Amino acid sequence: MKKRPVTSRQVAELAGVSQSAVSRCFSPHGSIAPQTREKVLAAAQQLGYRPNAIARSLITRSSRTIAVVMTQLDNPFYAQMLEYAARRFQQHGYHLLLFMSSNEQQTAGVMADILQSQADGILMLAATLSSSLASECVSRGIPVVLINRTVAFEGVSQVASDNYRGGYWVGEFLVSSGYRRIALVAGLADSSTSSQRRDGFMAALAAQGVSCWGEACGDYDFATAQAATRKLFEAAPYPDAVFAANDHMAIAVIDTLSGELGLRVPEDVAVVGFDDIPMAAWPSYRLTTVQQSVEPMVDEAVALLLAQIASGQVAGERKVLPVTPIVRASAPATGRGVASSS
Amino acid sequence: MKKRPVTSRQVAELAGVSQSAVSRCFSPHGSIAPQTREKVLAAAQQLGYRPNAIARSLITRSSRTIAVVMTQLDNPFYAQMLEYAARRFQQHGYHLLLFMSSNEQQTAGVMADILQSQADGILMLAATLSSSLASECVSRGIPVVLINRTVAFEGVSQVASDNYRGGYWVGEFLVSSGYRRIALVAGLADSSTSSQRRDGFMAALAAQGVSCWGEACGDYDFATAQAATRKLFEAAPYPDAVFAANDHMAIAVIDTLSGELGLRVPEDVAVVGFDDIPMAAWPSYRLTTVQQSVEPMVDEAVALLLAQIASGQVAGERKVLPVTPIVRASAPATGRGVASSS
DNA sequence: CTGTTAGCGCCTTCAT
DNA sequence: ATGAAGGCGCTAACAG
Repeated sequence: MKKRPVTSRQVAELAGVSQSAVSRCFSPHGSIAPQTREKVLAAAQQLGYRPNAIARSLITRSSRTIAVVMTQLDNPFYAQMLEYAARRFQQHGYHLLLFMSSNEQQTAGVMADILQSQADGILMLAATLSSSLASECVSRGIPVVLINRTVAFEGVSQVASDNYRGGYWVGEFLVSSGYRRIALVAGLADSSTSSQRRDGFMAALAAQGVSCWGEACGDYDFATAQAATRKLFEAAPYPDAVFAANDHMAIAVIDTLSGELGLRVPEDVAVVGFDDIPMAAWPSYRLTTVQQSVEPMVDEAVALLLAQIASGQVAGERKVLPVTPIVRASAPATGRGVASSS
Repeated sequence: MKKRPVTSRQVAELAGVSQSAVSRCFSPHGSIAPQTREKVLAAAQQLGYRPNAIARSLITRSSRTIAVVMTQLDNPFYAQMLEYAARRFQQHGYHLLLFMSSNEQQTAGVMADILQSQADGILMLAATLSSSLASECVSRGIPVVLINRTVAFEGVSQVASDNYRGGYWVGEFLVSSGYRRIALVAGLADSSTSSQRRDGFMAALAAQGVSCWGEACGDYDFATAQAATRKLFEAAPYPDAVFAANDHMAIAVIDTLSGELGLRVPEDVAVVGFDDIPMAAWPSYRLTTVQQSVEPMVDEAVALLLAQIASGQVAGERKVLPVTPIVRASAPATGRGVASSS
């Protein structure tokens, strides 16, 4: 049988003090005589007392909880973010309430739960938020930070990498390395990251007078990216380089190329990704990619959230973090030698 | 400024009913006239009312929250488990509070937070729990389920695969495939999974009169497993087969072998893992492994937790799920032909 | 420094 | 079916 937990009142009784003295013992700024404190702690210890955080939240109006909304945990990039965010928030005395949502519609349902949960803030990891939902959070004074997604609503904060510049670098790099039949495996159609990376990439190609050889959508999903690869390599002449909008898909591309289609990377096809997940550095892949750093992004998001919680003001700030190109073997700098085309 | 949320009392006032009528509207079994219901819902809608789950928890003594303790999210096997568990619990109206803990000492601190959080249950994913902490949870009537870890305390439930049999199969398979210099990269020294897999493996070798060629500890960690591999291949004669106690490490082994040491898998060295993470099937690895299925394990854990929560009784059940050998190219069935040694 | 007094927002008997 | 009243366990003024 579930027994009733020990309450501060019982501790007070045993210690021979008032209930509020007990409360003060467990509050950060409670002023209490060392002597009393001892008595109370002894009694608490003896009874196995633990303050009830729920009751505390009710009155302080702060659950010390952050709701995290995610769409995929199979992408190591976001698994990494979640782990790091959890540890960071733990250090600040906050805990994460995890919500998985597959699509924007599910997100609406999830948001209802979040609002009821009295989370002090909301962190969205690559999850799309409708502007109406965003505005509802803001009007309730709940700070929201999106990582790697944008929303058409002032008032929610956003942290992202410089995706455009990253995409631009990839396009420039591939062309200047001599590739001319360059294809793109895009991410989720409605994601800001994918469209920004794509825009930058296309701009770079255009600037050098090269047009995109082919494009398919991989939805940031492994299996979909495999299908996209098959489609791009359906008929000759094949692409000689592929830019996948993230590493997760780039690896799907490499595996499909080498495992199914009998093509070698980089000899037959160069592959470039985006993110620089740990796997990208592994000997099997040695993926050329654009690094966006997990920790600074999360640090930024944590700071934004905590600042807004502390001030009680929600403010929509946007942070764009620089990216770093990483050249590895999957798309070597020399390529096939810069063909003096044009 | 953070405005005060709308309360049921305000809704009641606007709807012209009592506060308890509003409450009943949002309770599953509240008996209320359809008419009144309409009025209340309209008022609630108009004000943007959301029931406060914290206040509800305080009185119902149920937070509809499950605390999850994890040690690593970089192992895709556990990332997968977390995602699936989150979705399952969401379906049942429960949410996950995530706690990361690196070691047993940190777990003690984390447990204090969990106890205060009033979580209705605790799910430990590959996290070690001391028996004193376990007993404290049980004595408070909080059900605990460990996945892939054991604890010397009756009363907490445990879900695991048949690790011994899995390890046994690996040993038997490698020997009967003709390998004779078989090495082991073990997992965390104090984990039940690692010792059970090791025991089964060793028993199989012994049963066939083969002794283990070498052993090193990889701690279920990628970098540590790489170091273990270097150590095992320090001096000739090299092992001709390696059993890594999970896939995460098996991949580290393969990458170290092929990327650093210039050895081919499986031509020079066969590698076998454990788990069957999605990556194991990828063309770059084609890992022979022992499959333990994420979903049945989580389903079992969810069922155990919910049943105990519903009944108010904590009970220590142990579930052992069968494993399935998966033979792929990293350790082919034929090996080098069964050498008729002995 | 300590105890007393009010609630936080909601659920739940208990009458009506 | 509905309303009134009494807490859930705790914090936060306030007096002393």
